[in-house]
Amino acid sequence: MIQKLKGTKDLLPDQSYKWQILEKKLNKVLENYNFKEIRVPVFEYTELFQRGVGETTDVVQKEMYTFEDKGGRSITLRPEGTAGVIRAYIENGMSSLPSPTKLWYNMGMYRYENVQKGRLREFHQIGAEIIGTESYLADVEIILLANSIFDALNIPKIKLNLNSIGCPKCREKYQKILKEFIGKNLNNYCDTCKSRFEKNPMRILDCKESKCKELNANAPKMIDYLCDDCKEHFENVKRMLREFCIDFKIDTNIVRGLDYYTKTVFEYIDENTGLAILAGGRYDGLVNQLGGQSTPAIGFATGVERLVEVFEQYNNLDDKIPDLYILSSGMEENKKAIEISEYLRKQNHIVEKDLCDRSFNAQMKYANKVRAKNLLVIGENEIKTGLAKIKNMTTGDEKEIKLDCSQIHNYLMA
RNA sequence: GUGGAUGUAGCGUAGUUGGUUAACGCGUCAGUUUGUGGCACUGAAGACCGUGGGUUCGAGUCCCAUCUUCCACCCCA
Repeated sequence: MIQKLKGTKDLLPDQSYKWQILEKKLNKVLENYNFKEIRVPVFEYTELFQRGVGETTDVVQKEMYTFEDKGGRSITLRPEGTAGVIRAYIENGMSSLPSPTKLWYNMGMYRYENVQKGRLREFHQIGAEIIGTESYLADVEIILLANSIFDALNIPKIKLNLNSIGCPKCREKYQKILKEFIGKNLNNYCDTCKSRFEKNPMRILDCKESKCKELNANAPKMIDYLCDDCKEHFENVKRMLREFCIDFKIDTNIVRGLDYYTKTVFEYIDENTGLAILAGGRYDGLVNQLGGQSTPAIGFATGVERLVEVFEQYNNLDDKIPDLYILSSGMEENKKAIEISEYLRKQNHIVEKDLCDRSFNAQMKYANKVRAKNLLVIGENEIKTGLAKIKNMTTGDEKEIKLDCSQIHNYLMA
């Protein structure tokens, strides 16, 4: 027996139908906001993620599925969606499309990390990106879109946390001030924090060590050091969200683990699990970073596995069941069964029939197990007379009906 | 990468201080029932006891390693 790899999952029929319901609803919302789907390769040059996601991030440093292909290229399975989407945007000259360009995707992601609650090595993200506008209106739109998704899924208890991490300019200033603050007590911080001091001091604010937390309590906050431009942008976002009664909380601890983020960042947290279900932010520098013309953008991604779990908590999700099972035995009878089932399927009915040449009784039992709503029996007599009985499997009521495709269709519609 | 728990048919479990052909329930298939399902009854298939070593006359049971699953740290969706 060859088992599946760690952190992967088989999605079986008793679960996959839930995904289909969710995906349908999301597709509809995305369509209403006029986002268009994009699909990009599972693997890319490793360099794309190193440059896009950021050399110092955990995702790049220790979580990527990276290997050399037979042509000696270093390739990596995408750990997130945005880098590939932006690569495609640049490579295909999509900047000449009407701007802003609004894209969505639903793709598998791959991260080599240890498995635990809400975390897999292969997982799926549905994401949305607005490329080509720096206006706060895009930030508002992307948050409204996220909210609409939770509305469409009937998920009430979800918290929006918001922050601004500024642009490279104000961040540089802030980091100087932050380093001064931390530097005073650097010896008292934990070892990982010490190692982060030079490379990425903002991450020190994220540390969970209690002594570091204490030291950080009075640390200067990024949000207080935004430049005028970033500040105004953030104020506008907040003001417009309030206008539309969108609940949010400012969480100055949101830093985000991917380097490309700028200005607005946000996370939607599920209250029950404490997990981030949907998260994103602005990334005004990424297009340029990846070799395109400087183009501002913003987006989010939601983890489908996590989202489905919350979705089914608030909704009764039932799989589809057959409208009709056609029971038959004998060559002529089977032929009739095929004829009728093919017709009805083209009329959009879910129809099952015998595929095993099973006994009458076995077919009955099967029809019952697959929870067919109706049962049509075709035997010798029915072929002779052209009349058959159709039975409602829930009530047990039987009705005589002509062995005629359109008559049966009408019966099922009624 | 670190730490803890786990692993017996598809699923859920039993398996006594190591002792012959590993048991049960659900599910699957067939039959009782070529003309009406759910219920009931009968029967069948299905497990080299996660994998590989070791101890022993003998291992599902003890030891080691490894993998899986679950959880925590880190980080993230």
